[in-house]
Amino acid sequence: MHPVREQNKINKRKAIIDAAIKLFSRNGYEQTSIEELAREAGVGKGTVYSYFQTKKEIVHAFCEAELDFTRSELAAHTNPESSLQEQLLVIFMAEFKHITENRDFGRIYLQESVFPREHHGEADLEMQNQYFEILYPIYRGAQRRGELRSDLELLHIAGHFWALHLLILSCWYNGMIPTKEAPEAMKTLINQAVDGLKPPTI
Amino acid sequence: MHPVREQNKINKRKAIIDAAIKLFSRNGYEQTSIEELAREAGVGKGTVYSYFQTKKEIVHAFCEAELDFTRSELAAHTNPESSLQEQLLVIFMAEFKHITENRDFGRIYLQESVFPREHHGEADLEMQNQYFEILYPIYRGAQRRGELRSDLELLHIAGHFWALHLLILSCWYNGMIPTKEAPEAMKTLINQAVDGLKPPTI
DNA sequence: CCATAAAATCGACCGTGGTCAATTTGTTTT
DNA sequence: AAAACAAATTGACCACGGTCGATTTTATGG
Repeated sequence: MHPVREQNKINKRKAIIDAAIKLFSRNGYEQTSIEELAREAGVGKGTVYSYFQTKKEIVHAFCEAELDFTRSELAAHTNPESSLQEQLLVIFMAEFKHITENRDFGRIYLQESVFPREHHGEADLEMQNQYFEILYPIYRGAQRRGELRSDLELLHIAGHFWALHLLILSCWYNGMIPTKEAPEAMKTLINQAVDGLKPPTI
Repeated sequence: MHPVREQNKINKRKAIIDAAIKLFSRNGYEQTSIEELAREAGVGKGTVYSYFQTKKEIVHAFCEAELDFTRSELAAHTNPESSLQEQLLVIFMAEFKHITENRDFGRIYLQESVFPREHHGEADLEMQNQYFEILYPIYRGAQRRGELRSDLELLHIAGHFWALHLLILSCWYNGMIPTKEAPEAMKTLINQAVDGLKPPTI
């Protein structure tokens, strides 16, 4: 094998991401140049671009990692006996908090992952699925308890709730929902989705 | 008044947008420089930036105009007696077609309007509301016919369906839904939202 | 241990998005 | 009509994102 190289690559990649977090956090995304970033990471400018295709991709990389981590962390630790609404609220609001506390990072991450320039490889699709699958146990549990219909595909259920989560984020970015009202809004939307928009059949 | 100036401003703005449509369509967004664009529009580079803050904003401007037009056009001409599902499908799919036929424009427009850098002024919020309000008559009609609950706020209903529309677009941009399957997917989601995700109460 | 190939690194370089002080054009005042 | 003012226009200029060929570092084979 090529153990030295492999290790170097991993270290450098981490060094770049660490430098990015540090500088982007301190001075902002736009205000930090790649040269500055490279210097902080102790590599040349060109090297940065051999690890990441674009400046945005750097943000994307560590946001994805961090969100993936907290999400699976939460999904695993959420009380599986509480109601679907509660469980989803915990997870989506944690994610909401993460994103909104770093407005710039969050924006770039969302822009790139929701409406990407190109769906790069199969790796990206894999990522998306994995993203959804973390929540599957929660939905399955809700189906078992009779909170959700069992005749629906998990993918469609997951998509539906994820869409509502996106909506909240979009409203926040557009200044239509202040931070503290987000949980209430999310709750309303979840209930709407669960209960249905048509009048109850008596 | 200042009639000459006013008129000049309107003309120049239009000239810039026309040049943008022409060049962006022919050569692509990234491949067209502002200098080129300015030359085509018959103005100086700096002038472009006195009409638009950024390059993206030019795309945003004509996308918004075009989408607004087709949307209100459709909303007005849709058969108000057909089912909610049909009416929404016509409108959302027209919008979907517009966006997906111009992948680049659509992407930039969506990125900027769904997750904007800053919610600029009140004008922007006004725009958003107007955007929703075009669909209000359709939702009110559905409420009257008993297809939608009347105890829900129109804003929440509109948001809910708009979220699903966004989801379809995101899936398309991520290569998860090919163009021809979009209507079917949208239909499924609309029905899910209307019927509700919980099991029917017997 | 040296020779050779392959991979990784680098920073000078390029094109472009965006800025700004100087200039032109249009409007108002005397 | 001329002077004084304000708004609009301009292109030289700057900083930065991204590229690429030259250079260094690591792995392999004899």
